[in-house]
Amino acid sequence: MTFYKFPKEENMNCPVYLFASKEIYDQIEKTALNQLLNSSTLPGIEVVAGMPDLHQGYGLPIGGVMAAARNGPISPGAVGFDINCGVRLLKTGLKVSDIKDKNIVLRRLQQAIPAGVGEGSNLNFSEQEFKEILADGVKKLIEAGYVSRKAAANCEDNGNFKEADPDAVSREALNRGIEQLNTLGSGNHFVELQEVASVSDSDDLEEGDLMVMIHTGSRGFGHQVATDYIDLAKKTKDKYGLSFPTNNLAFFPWDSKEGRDYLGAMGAAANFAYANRTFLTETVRKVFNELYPDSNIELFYDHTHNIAREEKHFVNGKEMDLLVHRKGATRLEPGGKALIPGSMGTGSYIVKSADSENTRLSLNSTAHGAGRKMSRTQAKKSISRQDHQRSLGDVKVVSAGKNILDESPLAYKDITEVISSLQISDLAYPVAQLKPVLCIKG
DNA sequence: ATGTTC
Repeated sequence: MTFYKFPKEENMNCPVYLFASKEIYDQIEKTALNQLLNSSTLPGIEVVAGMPDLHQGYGLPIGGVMAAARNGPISPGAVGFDINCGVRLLKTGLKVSDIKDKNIVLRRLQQAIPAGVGEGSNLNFSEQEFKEILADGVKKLIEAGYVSRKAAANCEDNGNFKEADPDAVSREALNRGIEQLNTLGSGNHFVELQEVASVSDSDDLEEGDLMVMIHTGSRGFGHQVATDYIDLAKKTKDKYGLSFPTNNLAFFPWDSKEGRDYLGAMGAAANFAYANRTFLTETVRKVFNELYPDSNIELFYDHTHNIAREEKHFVNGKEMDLLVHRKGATRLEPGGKALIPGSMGTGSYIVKSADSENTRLSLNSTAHGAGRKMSRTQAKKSISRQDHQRSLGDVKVVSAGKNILDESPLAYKDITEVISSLQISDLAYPVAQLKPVLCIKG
């Protein structure tokens, strides 16, 4: 078994664990590791862990888990800008062999899904209704008749983050968000058709099944919430007599008014993202129903990888109430399953949790994807269009963005090495592998 | 990630 432990030193509040193979560890930038170690110096932090897809982020690295004791820090920067960025997998009721013309599916999906930076929605909501969606997420979509009751099942939090408080959200965030439900966004966000390539231990999936994976989050809405509260945290620093190791890890006391407000606004963004992925599912359903009347779109699973939430865990034998920040890390309870998307053109995985000392040390967390190997700037500079095309193989990709070299598979770590890292560090193991068929990038 | 240097 391989994992790395960085013992608690005097400026740290806890040891830091990094769950990675040596091959993966050697690819992790020093800056990302330093960010992870740095997060353990915040007062009141009890647990810090890194996943094998660790890379540099804002404050807390992507792939980072940071948990605070009661009235310890709640840090908007540690959750990040894309609150409740997450991934969902849909069953289609079809086999890949049922798809006669991939280009038609690709074109119809591309027409139906608003994608790209600043792209607006084709749906309209009154402000009252939008705020109800922020308060109750998918529950509201069901009550309003937009989706069936089944939309909440297999969705983390049942698509309804309980602590959401739309009144803690700024006017600016409301204005940006109200036009962005049912949109994909940009960057690493995608809708991908996938084939179940192999199944070892996953009920109700068979080789050859056609699946749809959706990766997106809370768009400009979550971004604005994050911006607002990072600014507020810098301003309220003196009020609570705090000092930050870096401004990017600015935080509130969890039990302060501002801390509770952030959790409420973050929850509203979480519900926005659950609703966004749910609406996109309906858009995908519509396209499939038109092209393939026999199709039957069902939610297989949906979960977030950017969020903070209250959880109970044992730390050094003592049960504690913790505020667990996960950025680019997925909660995975023993016995549960998680989706781990690769980069475009490579495979994705469904993993099952191990039940081990390390799953406990990680606070039941797992990787969220392949993780970048290089920065976006570096990718655009060093990856040639030719090498990028070659790396895609025969996967059809269309993109809203002009230059997607920063999203090339070549810019990401090898997903198979990330998965094997999870295995050898005893966090999780793969139960199914999914291969891309075609991909709509944001 | 992001009305991508508000």
